[in-house]
Amino acid sequence: MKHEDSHQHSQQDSHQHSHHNHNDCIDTALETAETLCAEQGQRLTKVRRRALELIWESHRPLGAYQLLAKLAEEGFNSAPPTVYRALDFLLSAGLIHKVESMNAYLGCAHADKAHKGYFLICDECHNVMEFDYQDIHAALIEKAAHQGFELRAETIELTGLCAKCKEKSAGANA
Amino acid sequence: MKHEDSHQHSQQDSHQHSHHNHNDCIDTALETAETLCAEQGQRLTKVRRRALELIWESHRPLGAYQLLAKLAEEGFNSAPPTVYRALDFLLSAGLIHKVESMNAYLGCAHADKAHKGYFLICDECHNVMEFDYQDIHAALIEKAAHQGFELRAETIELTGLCAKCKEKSAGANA
DNA sequence: TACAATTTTGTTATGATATAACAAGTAAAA
DNA sequence: TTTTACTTGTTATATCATAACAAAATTGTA
Repeated sequence: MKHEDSHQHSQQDSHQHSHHNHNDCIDTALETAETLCAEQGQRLTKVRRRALELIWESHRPLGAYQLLAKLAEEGFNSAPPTVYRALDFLLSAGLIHKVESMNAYLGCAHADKAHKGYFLICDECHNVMEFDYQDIHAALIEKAAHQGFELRAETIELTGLCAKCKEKSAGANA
Repeated sequence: MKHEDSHQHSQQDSHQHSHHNHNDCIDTALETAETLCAEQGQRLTKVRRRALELIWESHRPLGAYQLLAKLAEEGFNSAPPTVYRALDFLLSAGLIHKVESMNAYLGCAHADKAHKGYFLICDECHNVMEFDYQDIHAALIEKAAHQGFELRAETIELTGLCAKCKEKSAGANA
C-alpha cells in the first residue's frame, strides 16, 4: 500500500493563535501560487495574494467574514463581494480548499499537484489536517464508475479526535 | 471486493416532481423511524414525523426553508426554529443525513444499520444516490488511526455526472 | 499613443442558511 | 397532582453568500 503525504497545519491545541511558525509553508505556498498563476495567465492581484497569505497565516480554516475583517483592517474594501471574489479565484486556481462542513477555507498544501482535498478535522481543537490518499481516490472512482457515475469532485471530511486532544482527554480521565 | 447496497432516490431526470412512486421506501422509512424512536425512548412528534415524510417525498435533498414552507402550508408553525429543531432531531436519530455541500437534507435509507452517509450527487440533475461502502470506511478508519486520529464521523460527498445524464449528454453530442 | 476589449474592483442591496434566548405549553415521572 | 423534563412558540439576530450594475485598471491591438 502506497504511502501518502500529509500536512499538519497547526502544532498547538488551544484556540489562541500564537508563535507557531509555519512561515516556510506560507512562503512555499505563495511562491507556488505566483508560479501557477503566471503559467496560466491568471492575475494574482494584491487582494487575492493577501487573502491567500491570511488564509495560510491562520492555523485553522478561516471563515469568509473572518478573512474579510482582516482584509478590511488592512485597508481593503470591506464589502462581502471582495472576499468572495478572492475566494472564488483561489478556489478555482486550486490554491485553497473549502471545508464544506465548516463553511471555511484552508490553504492547499499541494496546489501544484492536482489532487482532491481530504481532511481530518478535530472536533475538539478544530485543527485540520489535509491528507492525500491515492488508494481511496482510486476506490471511489472505481465504485462510482461501477454505477455508471462519472466522478468529478470529492468532498471527504472526517471528524473526530486528533492525537493531541485524545491524549489530553485520556490524561483528564486518569 | 465485497459489494454494497445502494439506493436511487429518483427515477427521473428533470427538475419536476411527479408520479414516481417510492411510497414503499417512505413507508419503510417511517416504520423504521417509529420503531427506532420507540426503542430509544425518543418522541417522534407530529412535526418531526411529518418533516421526515416530506423529506422522503422529495426526490432530491430538501433545503431547510423548502421544508419549512411545506410544513407551513400544512398549518405548522412557520418560524425557522421549527424546522431546524425537527432536522436536529432527525439527524441525531440517524433518520436523515445532511448533504453538507448542498446545505440540504436527505432521508436515510438504512437508519437502523448505524452507517455513514456516502453520496453520489449528479451536477446535472441533482439527484443523489446514497451508497454504503465498507471497504472505504475501513480504509478511512485505518488511515486516520495511523495518524493517531480517532474517527467519529465521515462526510463523503462525490459529485459528477450520473449514468442517465451522461447518456443524455452523449446523445446530444452525437 | 489611442482605442477597444477584457478583467477586476467598488458599491448597494438582498437572498439563503442557521441559531440565541426566553416564554408557554405538553407529556412523563414521581 | 405536582414536579420534572421535554417540546414548541415567538421574536430577534447571526452567519454565509450572491445579484446587479457602475467605475476603474489592465491588456491587447491598431
